[in-house]
Amino acid sequence: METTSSTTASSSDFIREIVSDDLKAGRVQEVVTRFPPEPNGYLHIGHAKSIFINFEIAREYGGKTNLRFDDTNPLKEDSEYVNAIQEDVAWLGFKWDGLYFASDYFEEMYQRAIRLIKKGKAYVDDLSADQLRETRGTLTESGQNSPYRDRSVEENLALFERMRKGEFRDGERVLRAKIDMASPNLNMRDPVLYRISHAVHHNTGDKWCIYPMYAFAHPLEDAIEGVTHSLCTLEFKDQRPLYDWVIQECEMENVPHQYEFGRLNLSNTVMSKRYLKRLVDEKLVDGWDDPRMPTISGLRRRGFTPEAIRSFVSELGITIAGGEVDYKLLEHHVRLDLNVRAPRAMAVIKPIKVVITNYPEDLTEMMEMEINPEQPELGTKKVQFSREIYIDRDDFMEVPPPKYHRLYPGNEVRLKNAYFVTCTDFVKDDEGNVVEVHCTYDPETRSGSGFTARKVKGTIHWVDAKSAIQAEFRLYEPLLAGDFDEELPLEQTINPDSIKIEHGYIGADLKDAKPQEKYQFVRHGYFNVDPKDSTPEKKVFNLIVSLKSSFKIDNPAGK
RNA sequence: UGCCGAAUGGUGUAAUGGUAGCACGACUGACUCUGACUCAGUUAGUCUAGGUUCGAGUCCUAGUUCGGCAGCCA
Repeated sequence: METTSSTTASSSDFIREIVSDDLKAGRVQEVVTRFPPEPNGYLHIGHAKSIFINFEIAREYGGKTNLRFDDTNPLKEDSEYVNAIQEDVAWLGFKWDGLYFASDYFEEMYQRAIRLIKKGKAYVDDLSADQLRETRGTLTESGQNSPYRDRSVEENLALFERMRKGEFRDGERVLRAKIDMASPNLNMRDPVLYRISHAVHHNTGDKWCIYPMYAFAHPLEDAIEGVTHSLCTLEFKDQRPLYDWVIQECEMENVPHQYEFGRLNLSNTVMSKRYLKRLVDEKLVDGWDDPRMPTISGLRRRGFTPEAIRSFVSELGITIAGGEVDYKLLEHHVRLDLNVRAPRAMAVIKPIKVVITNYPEDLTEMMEMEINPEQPELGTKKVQFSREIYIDRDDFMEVPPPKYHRLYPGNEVRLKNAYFVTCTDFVKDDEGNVVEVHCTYDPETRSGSGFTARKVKGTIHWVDAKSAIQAEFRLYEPLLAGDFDEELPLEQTINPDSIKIEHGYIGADLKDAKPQEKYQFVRHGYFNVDPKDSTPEKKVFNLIVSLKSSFKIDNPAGK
């Protein structure tokens, strides 16, 4: 959305200032950014912020953005994820200039590593992973040099080549940078550059058995692609000196610079890929795109729009201070978008039958309903009305609380787009549940007739019983049960009420509703036709977000 | 407690030495054939202590609190 973007562009932040200065000073001719996901899981709402920042900033300054898969760890990666990630980025509305894989640069990276060895800046280490950890030192003590640190260049070269040829088992040797074991920055204590892993890579197959580590690979990837501003999240801050070291010592032609911003934390939401993957693997959710998941695919299936997600992350701004954004802000942006776009419809989620006793038994009428009051030019549609209808259980009470404007014995309400009805009676079953409500209607009050002699406090929605279509409604609450505790057994971390399924009715006007179509069910909320489970015969609607309500039934006027 | 970083209403974010503003939330009220939307209003903030300055959220010093870093993960 152009308007959204240009509005946001006016507000500056430290990254836009840097980019703008670099351009002005001629340090870069064209800004090039990248979004570098590892294909080891699905993208989530947190990634949306990163995607937005990288693509949007480049766009604002007339630059380019690459989508690059940071696939340097074959053990965790899979082409299922590379496909899903592309779909999600595209769905969010971003077009990448280049589509790259870190694995395409393996040979170049290998050559750069050799250059490092020849300069005496890297060495092959025989220490085991445990020994390496033990000699790294701690936060307060410096580490010790490896006994293999001073091998000759020739020996290192030979050993590194043998690593590549597969002469060693996993973990037997690593290539390390020779920097400073006493550095207060742990990342500079001779970090591992290459490890041995006899694993099949989704892209390179079994061509390689040594794989570069992130700290070595990432700066090289950026430099190779001509990235100018490498924007990442704060947890990489401590890697920056190493990033610059790699660029310099590998003598890269292009010199990219890394800048870090605070990642998105959403209240009541866990975004760790590890946790999300466990939920998927242990089948506690219906896949990565379960509508309760904070994944892009989950949000899509739930019914969120890319526009809403973009305007949400855009409003967040780019800062270094980290905080936690209220989920309500995301909901606000969804409502804002859907209010304008979603056609209105009437649906009854928890039905109770209403008989209009003085309405002719053989009569049906077609009532007019506005498609969307925010877009009057869309006009109206016809909805059927007759003697028996369904209304929602919440709209009738035998004993109304204060300020209750809906149906109760003796009260008159408006049936939206139809008539005024007055409750005359109701029927209970053996257990005391109200199963049927009786009303009378006033023919003079027909919607659109201009009747003004009487006013009524409440308007309720309904669905004609004769023509109603059964439908399933999936009502969602936060996935997480209370405060997240990683120690807890997985099942206990999720809210048992995170999904509630209700069987109710939609009107015949929705009989052709298609997957991913979004509707506002009047007085309920916004719903999406589920793309997986909805069928032409049995429609399934996902609650995207409910409408706001200033009526609190639990907290009546007295306070 | 070694290094790095951050602290502005309940939440997010602006103010680049000169009137602390915006958005969300919450609460009032108006409007309403959606208790929605919209509109009007209320609420509430510069972590602490010193210092520099005519003037400090902003600069300096010290402290406090919070976050990140000890994968052959990214």
